[in-house]
Amino acid sequence: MSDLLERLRARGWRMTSQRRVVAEVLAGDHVHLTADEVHARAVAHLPEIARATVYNTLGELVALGEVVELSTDGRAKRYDPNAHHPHQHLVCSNCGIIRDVHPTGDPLGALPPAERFGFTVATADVTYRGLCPSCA
Amino acid sequence: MSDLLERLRARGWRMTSQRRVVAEVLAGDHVHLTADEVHARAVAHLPEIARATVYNTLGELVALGEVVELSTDGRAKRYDPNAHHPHQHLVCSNCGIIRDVHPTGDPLGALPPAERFGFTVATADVTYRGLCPSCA
DNA sequence: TTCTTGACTTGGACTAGGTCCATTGTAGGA
DNA sequence: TCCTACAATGGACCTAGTCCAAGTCAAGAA
Repeated sequence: MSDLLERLRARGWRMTSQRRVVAEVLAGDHVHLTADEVHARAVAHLPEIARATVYNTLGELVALGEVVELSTDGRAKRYDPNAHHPHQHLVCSNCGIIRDVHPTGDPLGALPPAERFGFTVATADVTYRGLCPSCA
Repeated sequence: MSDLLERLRARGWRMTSQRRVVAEVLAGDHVHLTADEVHARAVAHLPEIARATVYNTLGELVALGEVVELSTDGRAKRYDPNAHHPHQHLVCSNCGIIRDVHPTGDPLGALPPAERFGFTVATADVTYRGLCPSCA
């Protein structure tokens, strides 16, 4: 994660303790926290950090392409730090747990020109849904 | 759409003017209205219909599998009446317009067993994103 | 046709998730 | 060390959605 801090500094990001804590909370694989969860964990390290700061910082990380925003359930958005390794998501319809997955082939290729309606198609987000082993 | 009303009646749905209006508002292809938009259109036909009734009715239609719920942008959920013809969605990243599209192949097949983590995978929702002709 | 009843609707309060903004604080260059 | 532009704060505000007690009415029974 320190390479993330490096990249951010290199892009002229002003480094504050708040931003550092948010970036550190968002570390690891299969991490898909809501903004509120990020805030709760950040508070454990920096008690006075404000909710608005967490929202601002997450928004900036998304804009910089360092974090991917997910809305798998229509409720709180989730933030996925695994932005530099293209992947899709597998979600349990019952408990909501999320795994990063890697389908074969390029989902974009499955959309023929005639089905593009003149759009310039850039990405394809795939959400697989089913029951996880604990819920099955 | 009258066949929808028939199906609902056959399932023991009590037919009220409110439910009829909501079902009628949700007719046609490439229809992806928010609950608020459905309410606004329903009010034009039945001025006293309550917001809660629209939410209830949409929830029931989704539970019955007659309508599909989408959350393409993390904001308001959208309701797609085209539930009996499997399809995916193409969304403009700029203006948010949504088209129903039909990719080739089965997206579920692209997820190998080793990438399923023991899940019983049931569906794959694909959202293609890009710029529509007007926004490009 | 009228009666009955339980399912449906209403509207207003409430909640979750998120945004806005004026004020205060501070990182980092001179 | 000082300055200043950028960042953080916290509380008000907003949007989407849920809940619930009271009232209404569709449709089967008589």
